[in-house]
Amino acid sequence: MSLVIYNSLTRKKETFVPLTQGYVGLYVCGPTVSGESHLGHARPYVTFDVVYRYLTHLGNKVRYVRNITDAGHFEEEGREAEDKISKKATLEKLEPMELVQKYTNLFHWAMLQMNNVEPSIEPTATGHIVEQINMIETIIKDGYAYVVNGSVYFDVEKYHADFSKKGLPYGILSGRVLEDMLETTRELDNQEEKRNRADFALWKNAPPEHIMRWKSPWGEGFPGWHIECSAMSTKYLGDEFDIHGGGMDLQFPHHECEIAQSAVCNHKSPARYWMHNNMITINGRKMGKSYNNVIKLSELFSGNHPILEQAYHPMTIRFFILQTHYRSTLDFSNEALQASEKGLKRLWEAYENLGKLPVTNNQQPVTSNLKPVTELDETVLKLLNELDEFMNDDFSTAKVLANIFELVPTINALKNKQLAADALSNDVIVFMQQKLKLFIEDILGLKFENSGGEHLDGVLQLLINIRKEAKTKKDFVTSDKIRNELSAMGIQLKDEKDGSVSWSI
RNA sequence: GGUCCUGUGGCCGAGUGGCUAGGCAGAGCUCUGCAAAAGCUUCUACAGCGGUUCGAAUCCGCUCGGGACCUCCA
Repeated sequence: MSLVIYNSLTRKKETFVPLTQGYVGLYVCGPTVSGESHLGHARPYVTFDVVYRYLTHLGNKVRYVRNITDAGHFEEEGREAEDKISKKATLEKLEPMELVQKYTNLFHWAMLQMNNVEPSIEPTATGHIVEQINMIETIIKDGYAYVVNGSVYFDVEKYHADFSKKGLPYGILSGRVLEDMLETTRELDNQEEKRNRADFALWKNAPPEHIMRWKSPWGEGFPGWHIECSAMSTKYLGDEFDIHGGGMDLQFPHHECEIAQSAVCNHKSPARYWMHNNMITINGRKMGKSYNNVIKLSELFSGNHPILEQAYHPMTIRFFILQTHYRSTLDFSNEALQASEKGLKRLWEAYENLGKLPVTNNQQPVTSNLKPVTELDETVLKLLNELDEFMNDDFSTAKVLANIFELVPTINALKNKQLAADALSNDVIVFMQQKLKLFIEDILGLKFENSGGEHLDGVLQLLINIRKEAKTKKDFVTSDKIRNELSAMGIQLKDEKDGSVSWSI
């Protein structure tokens, strides 16, 4: 049973074989820190966090590189080219790097809230200007780029003509046909510098008002959109690496251009497996700046947005994302998120209950080769062993969660003694404890935070005891008062079967 | 216009041609001083029309609807 990944490059599921056994190079396109991250941004980072966690779990040493784009891109090709970051800096009267720092910090904060593991290397575009210039020089030297007025453009047509023969036509990733693209000549202004409509900028000459600028062989300017990823992935992962990930909207032109740049410089396609996550939509529409329908992560966590009916915990968002397959669109709505919130709560309670089931020998690691003794053993073992299969099948987190949910009734019934204690063998319970911890916490990265802490629990135990005394005296007025008023504060008391009382928020 | 994806029950979403995914919501029952929780049972599906097949949500075609990319975008 081996890991199978859907490769956007071949449009097929393929068995994953790393270039070097036991080592995996993973590059994921990071955020542009000219603004705050929104819900849509959460998706790739959660998706690839799970990819990273799972590859690591499989025993690989993974180098996970996720860049920070802190150098300017073009706002809009048709209009005056301007550096997004420097433009906003002028408006806010901030230093560009101050703005970059602010949004980088906010991004890191959001990633931490979502319990995403930090990447191994998080390189910045501004920190790799030299590497980018070097790469551009190579491309010019090889004849695949030309200089006009201090800007450098990639010659797509020439590249396509030469590299098609080598099996790397321009459009190999996105399925686009260059000839078609050249025909659809949409009128665009300020295109006169380019020889061809499909050409893209490697370096842009900086107009005098530009704050972010670097010296280059072609004058002062700043790097083009795509070159940073090529430069940084090459530097940290080599000419050829295993997996390149990002949002589907980056497939073209960003990733297509990366392939072309790297192919010229390194004589091969940079990544062997390309993975693209689908979009988060809102009312069926992609969430994005251009649509003016974004909900920032900080707003989601605080509930401070007109669309939001309430605040949503970062783990609810993570769970919400994992409940669907990463290649499907995911539609946001309050209803959907509230369903996730309740589902996650149910999962946590069962998970807690599982941890409390009385077992012996729970320190011993139990293998999946357990022999089922009872009928229930067989069902449970089947559900547990399928978890690996699902993850191996292109990271089907939705199915993993579905199976875990199928275990919930069994766990709860054992805890409430609705099932006989021996319905499930001790070893199977231990195995389930170990396996669910592995999948829920380590692989899916769901983190349970017990709010309140020791003090609150002490206070509640006091109230629970007072209520118990009242109940013994059949003073239900007092007992109900305690329960109802706690409930109004959001704390639920539950009378358990064995006479004990538990609480949850 | 070009390229591609998609249409599943009240909502969200898995689905490899035959065997009820799962979550949320609804109904009934059990437990309980009452409640909550939990357990058990249960109702709502595969956009439409054809075709292939012994058999299709799953493959093919057409129609209708939705979306993405082609411009910064996760």
